[in-house]
Amino acid sequence: MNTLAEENYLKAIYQLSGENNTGVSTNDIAKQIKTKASSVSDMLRKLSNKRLADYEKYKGATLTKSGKKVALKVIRKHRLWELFLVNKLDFKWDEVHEIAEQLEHIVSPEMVNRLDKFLDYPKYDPHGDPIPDKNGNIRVRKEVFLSDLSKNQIARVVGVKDSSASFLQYLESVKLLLGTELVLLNRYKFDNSLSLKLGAKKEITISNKVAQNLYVSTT
Amino acid sequence: MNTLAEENYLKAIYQLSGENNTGVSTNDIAKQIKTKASSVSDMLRKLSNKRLADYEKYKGATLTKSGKKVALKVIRKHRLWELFLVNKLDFKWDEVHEIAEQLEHIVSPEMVNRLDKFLDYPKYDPHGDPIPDKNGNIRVRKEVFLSDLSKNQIARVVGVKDSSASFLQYLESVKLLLGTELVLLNRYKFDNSLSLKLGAKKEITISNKVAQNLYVSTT
DNA sequence: ATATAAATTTAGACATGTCTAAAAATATAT
DNA sequence: ATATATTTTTAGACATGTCTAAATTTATAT
Ligand SMILES: [Mn+2]
Ligand SMILES: [Mn+2]
Ligand SMILES: [Mn+2]
Ligand SMILES: [Mn+2]
Repeated sequence: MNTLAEENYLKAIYQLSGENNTGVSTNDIAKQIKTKASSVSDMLRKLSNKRLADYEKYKGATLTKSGKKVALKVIRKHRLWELFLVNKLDFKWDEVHEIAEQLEHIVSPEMVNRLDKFLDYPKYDPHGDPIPDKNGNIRVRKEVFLSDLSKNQIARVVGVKDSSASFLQYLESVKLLLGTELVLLNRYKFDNSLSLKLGAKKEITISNKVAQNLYVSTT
Repeated sequence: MNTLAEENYLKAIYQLSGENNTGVSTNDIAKQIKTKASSVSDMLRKLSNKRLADYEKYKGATLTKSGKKVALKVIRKHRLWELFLVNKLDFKWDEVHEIAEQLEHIVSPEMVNRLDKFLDYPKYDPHGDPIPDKNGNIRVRKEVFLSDLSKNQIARVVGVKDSSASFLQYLESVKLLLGTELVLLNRYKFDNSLSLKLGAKKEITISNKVAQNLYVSTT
């Protein structure tokens, strides 16, 4: 079995390297986990010894097959629990991450699958992130950002890149939520801010930073 | 905040000393937690320093007010989660303890209260144990055991003392479940085994050890 | 190519919690 | 009252994971 710390490192590596499994640096992991680079070096040696990561000194790390499997299990649990908290316990989407950070380490494969069933085999978590299935298969989202749209293009918000509480609360307040249909009305050269039409009539202007953190699907 | 280990020790002390808060010995705690007496000594010193337990060397320990509060919070979570697992995820009552042993350490007072609401403010867990309310109030059960009944007395099963999987599975197989109405037909002098009538017609014989581990209410 | 900067690793310390073996205190028996 | 057994504590080791400071390697700039 893996310790809580190991699971957190594996998850961080997966989140930094994605499905293509590109190498990630010690420093990037340290930032992601909010720890020191020296701690990361120590842990990478351990993960390498346990064949959960491939690691050579000074050359970054990638997950092995079994490391990726562990990471995806943790992510599956995290996202299922977040959805449980939102759908069943009526939490808001900006309130669940820290709790899920704890729940993701509960060990009981049977419970996870029953939770999955209880939630009706959901495909996405409250932030639009795909939930890996019990075999660790995950739908990769083509990463189209709102900032990538061209003028007059129509799109629908399908996910957030930054899922910090402050960003989620901002989205809440301007009603730029998952599922929202929008049209890119204009892009202002000066600061790359964007004006949008939301739904039938609402018009808002958002910063480029906001647009860079929203995944959209262009149907 | 308290560590997972601290919470487990506080819970153990509470479970050994009960509501009257009698002193508990190092050895008893060690047995309860399945650890060594030397580890218990270490931890009792720590709990004492944190004012969670009163402890003098060689004289056993009791919980302080704040230690008891922590213990009851952990127990509340344990029992709510067990009920969730049984009522919502369709686990059987003999399958949930180990999972709840992990879930009881998740920190989020808001989540606990929402879980409580989601389960409709239940009073008892799947084993008949009372669930402390959000203020830490717990209904103490008068401890009447099936083995205490006299001949022809009528009673209803309301709880189990031993809630090991093997005992629960035995009860399942003889249909001696929570809520079962019964009459004590006979007590055999030889080994103190008991014959019972369950419900309208079923008759079974149980050992005294079984009877000593079943709480009943005599209405 | 060499100097400087940035990233990474190592060394050593610390915190938490566990264990075994030995010492000390308490309980029990004659 | 004294010997013996039991319980409890202490001492020292180990495992995990974190940190700071120093050393080393790699990247960047001139
Ligand atoms: Mn999250
Ligand atoms: Mn985590
Ligand atoms: Mn239990
Ligand atoms: Mn526990």
